[in-house]
Amino acid sequence: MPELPDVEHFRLVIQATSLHKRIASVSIRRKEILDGVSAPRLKKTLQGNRFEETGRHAKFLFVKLERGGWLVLHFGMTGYPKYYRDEGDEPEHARFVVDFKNGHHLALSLQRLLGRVGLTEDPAEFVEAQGLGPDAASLDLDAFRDILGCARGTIKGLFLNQSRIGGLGNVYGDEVLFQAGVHPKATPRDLDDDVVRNLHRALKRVLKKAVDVKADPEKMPRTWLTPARGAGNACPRSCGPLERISVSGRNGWWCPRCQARGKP
DNA sequence: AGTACCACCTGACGGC
DNA sequence: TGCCGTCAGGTGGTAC
Repeated sequence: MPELPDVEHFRLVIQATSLHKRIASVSIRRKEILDGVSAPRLKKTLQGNRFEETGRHAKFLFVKLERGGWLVLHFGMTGYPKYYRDEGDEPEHARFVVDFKNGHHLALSLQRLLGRVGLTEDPAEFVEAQGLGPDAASLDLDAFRDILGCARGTIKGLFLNQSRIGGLGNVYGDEVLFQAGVHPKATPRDLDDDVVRNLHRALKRVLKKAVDVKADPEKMPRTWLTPARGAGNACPRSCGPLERISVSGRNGWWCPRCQARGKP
């Protein structure tokens, strides 16, 4: 699930539970998830250390270490962190577990092993090296307009491209397009400025609200597309059935009646 | 530069 | 019940 709102929620969870506690030990269950760091080096770096603060850019979560540097977490398609006290509460598919001296634990659950754990000296440096675009949640209208103005291809493809805008994925990309009434295959540079403004407003509104409800589809407004995704479901505006559409290699959901703006 | 397609993994689900 | 194909909200590489 993890797109920007999910990762922001995870950040707040870690912020609220895992800071300023001495790390006793670290368990790395599957080394495939390590990105650019060996298991011994990661363990050595974390043991005896403490988490001091959190940060996020797009779908990457950063946790600052007391002795310098940052832990980098990426959640892939199925990942989430869990903080717990009793060993029995360890999540299924825990691939990376931090044991604090107070006896509590922070685990990274990754069912499909598509997430990543690494280290960086500096998040800004990491973002640069990774080639990530600006964070979608802090993109102002002018920057958004510039990005759309020089983009080729489809608007949905642009939303999915992390090097242009960071943080949107398949679900929230669809949601923003739905709320702005824009066709997934619209050509960004051809959109009228009032449509671009609508898209930008929808982007900000969707991300803020999704973070507010902890990215839980059941708590999202009934007028949203996200809780209605799926075969046989109707458009939340009651205008007909939702349809599938493949853009940039991803299967999305949309309403052909509501999303006519920029239709190619 | 974009896009299509495959790959990486595991698990859930529907059809037969 | 069991097997099998398909699909899943992530990214990355390759070929075009």
